[in-house]
Amino acid sequence: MSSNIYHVAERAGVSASTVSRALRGDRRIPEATRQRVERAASHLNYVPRMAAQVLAGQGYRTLGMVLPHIEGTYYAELAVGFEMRASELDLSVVVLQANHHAAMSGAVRRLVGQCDGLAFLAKSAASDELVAEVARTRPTLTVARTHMPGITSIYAESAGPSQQLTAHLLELGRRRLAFVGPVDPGSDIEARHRGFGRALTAAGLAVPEPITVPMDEPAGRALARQLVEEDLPYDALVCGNDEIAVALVHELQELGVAVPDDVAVVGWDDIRVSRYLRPGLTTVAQPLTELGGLAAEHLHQLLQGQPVPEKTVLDTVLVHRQSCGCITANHPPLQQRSNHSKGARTP
Amino acid sequence: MSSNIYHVAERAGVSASTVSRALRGDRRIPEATRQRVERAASHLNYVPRMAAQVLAGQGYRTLGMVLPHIEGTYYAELAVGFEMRASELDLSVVVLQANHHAAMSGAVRRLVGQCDGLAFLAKSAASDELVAEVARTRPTLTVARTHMPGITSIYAESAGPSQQLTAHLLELGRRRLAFVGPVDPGSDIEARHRGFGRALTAAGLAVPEPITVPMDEPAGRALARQLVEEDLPYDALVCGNDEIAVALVHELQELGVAVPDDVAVVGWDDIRVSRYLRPGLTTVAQPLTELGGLAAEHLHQLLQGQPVPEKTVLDTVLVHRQSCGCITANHPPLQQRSNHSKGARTP
DNA sequence: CTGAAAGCGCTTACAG
DNA sequence: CTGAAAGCGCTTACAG
Repeated sequence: MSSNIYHVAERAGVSASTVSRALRGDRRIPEATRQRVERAASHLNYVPRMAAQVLAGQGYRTLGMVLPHIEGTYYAELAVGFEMRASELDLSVVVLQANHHAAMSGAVRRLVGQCDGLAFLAKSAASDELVAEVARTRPTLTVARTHMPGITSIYAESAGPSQQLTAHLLELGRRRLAFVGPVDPGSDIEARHRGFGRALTAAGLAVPEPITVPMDEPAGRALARQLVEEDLPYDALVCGNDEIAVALVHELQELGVAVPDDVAVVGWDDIRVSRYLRPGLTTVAQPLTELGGLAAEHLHQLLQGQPVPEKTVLDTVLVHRQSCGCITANHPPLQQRSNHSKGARTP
Repeated sequence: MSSNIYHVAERAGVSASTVSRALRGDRRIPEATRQRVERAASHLNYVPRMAAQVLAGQGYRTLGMVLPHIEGTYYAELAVGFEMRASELDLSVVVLQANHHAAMSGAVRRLVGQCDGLAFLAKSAASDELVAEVARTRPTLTVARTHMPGITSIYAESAGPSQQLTAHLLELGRRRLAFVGPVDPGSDIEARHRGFGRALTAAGLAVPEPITVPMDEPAGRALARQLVEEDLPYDALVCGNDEIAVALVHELQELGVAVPDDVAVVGWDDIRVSRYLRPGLTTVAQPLTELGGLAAEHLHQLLQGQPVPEKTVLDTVLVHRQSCGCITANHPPLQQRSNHSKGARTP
């Protein structure tokens, strides 16, 4: 097997205590001794076993991150932000993808035994009950997930920007609007639908039933075909995310429908495809990296026994491109940021 | 503090040994006892500390995954495949994003002390020396990274498909070709450039200097502007990845250049944008999820002491869309798969 | 079927 | 400045 602290101690001619102190940068160890120990350690390829350190009272210095089966950039960006900040704080990250997971609670429990604190990112297979159970054992928070009373959460606003975006479409003269996405109670999508409804109500219009389809590419293409068959009963579609919005636009175009002239389409998330689509997709950008980073940060604080706000709500940014009809129609965009996102430089 | 095995033992009226056995499913424990123990455990919210289990000889049952700062879907897909397979094999995954990391070797060393085996995905900040050092301590392999003698590696072929793709452009009548990407020695990109060169040589053409720019969106847009200024000296561009290819195409179009008529562009990776671009980007799809999954699988085998092949090379798939000029020009695609990818259903 | 005891590899008061 | 020793929370031969 590989070497342990006693091997290093022997080779350096000191005790294990001294090796431990030297390697952890204890100021009491003189430079010469420290160097001797370090040479011995490196010669033996010695790496302290984290398990032993943990057991000796160091804590795992590790954060758990539970997220849905990652696909597309959305979860990846959250995860990136989380890991980067954790890494800066000298914390490791254990990941667990929680969908497709028959034995969810077993897997999460295992994760709990392996870290000091956990973040549940977005709506994953982990149920509210499971999250609550974990929260009883360890510092726990949710990110981009519905707030649960008593559990720290971090997310971006949904209802407000959605209302704003819908009002924007109304201002542009659209009247037959529909919301696309599964409006599950307590979800982000429900909040976006709520904003959508508020805008319509404020304009004196009835709120139609949402088109509840899964928010992915196949569903988007299928919906496009269905709408064309039905002779395009809407002049604006507010989608729950960009993934379905881009598929919808692309397929509508294949079928000869003009976007935004025949129908405007807007999404949510500002995924990368959205700015390559023609017309560019008008959408709402969430500060995903920041959400992830903040999660790591707050967990770190909780680990130190410092308090954090129970709810942290970040702002989103409306990204105006052409699919809402606003730029072609020569309406002023609601905000300055048009067609810019993370280094994009479309003129 | 949270409860430990002795608390559970006390509450269930048995010894710690029995608790341990019951919870691990030891067949010698009668059902009634097992249930009593389980009730006590769940009542106390007991979760075994992994650190203690590891120290008692169980191994970490955890894999380390080192990857470059994830961005876009490429690394995400590798990571997803890895985590999913690991999870199926009942292994946890600790992630470390290795770029941007001043203290690379420290971070990796820490990771080593925290898992049983490691995978280095793609070219990350971890140097070959660091990988070799780790390999001396733990089962280690590289994925989508240049093969290092003596170290298990898994990757998809590069030179062959690149040569094929380049030959395809030549067959379509293109004569002024260029390769776009940083041709670092030992990298995948170098291999792709090699295939590019072979095709040209086989056609009796000279191999031009590669256009060595970073393979990202800003570089792609900048290159487009530069090429237009130079009056478009090429009629086909073979790009090192899709990220720069899509930016290049999009920006060229903004500047009034027709793709593929004025210039054909092909990429590598089949990222999601590629099939939404108009014209769709002809590219090479790597089996990323499979690469990641195989990595977890092989690591698992190595952990069990079973041998795995030192090199595993997976096939890629040429994805023919319109940016190469092949479909518009009514040439038969090299392979059947055209415009299909992971559930895409463009007619 | 079950328990007492040793041992995994560290860290850290404690004593010098 | 340094070492001997206890202890962290488990698992598992060993003995019954």
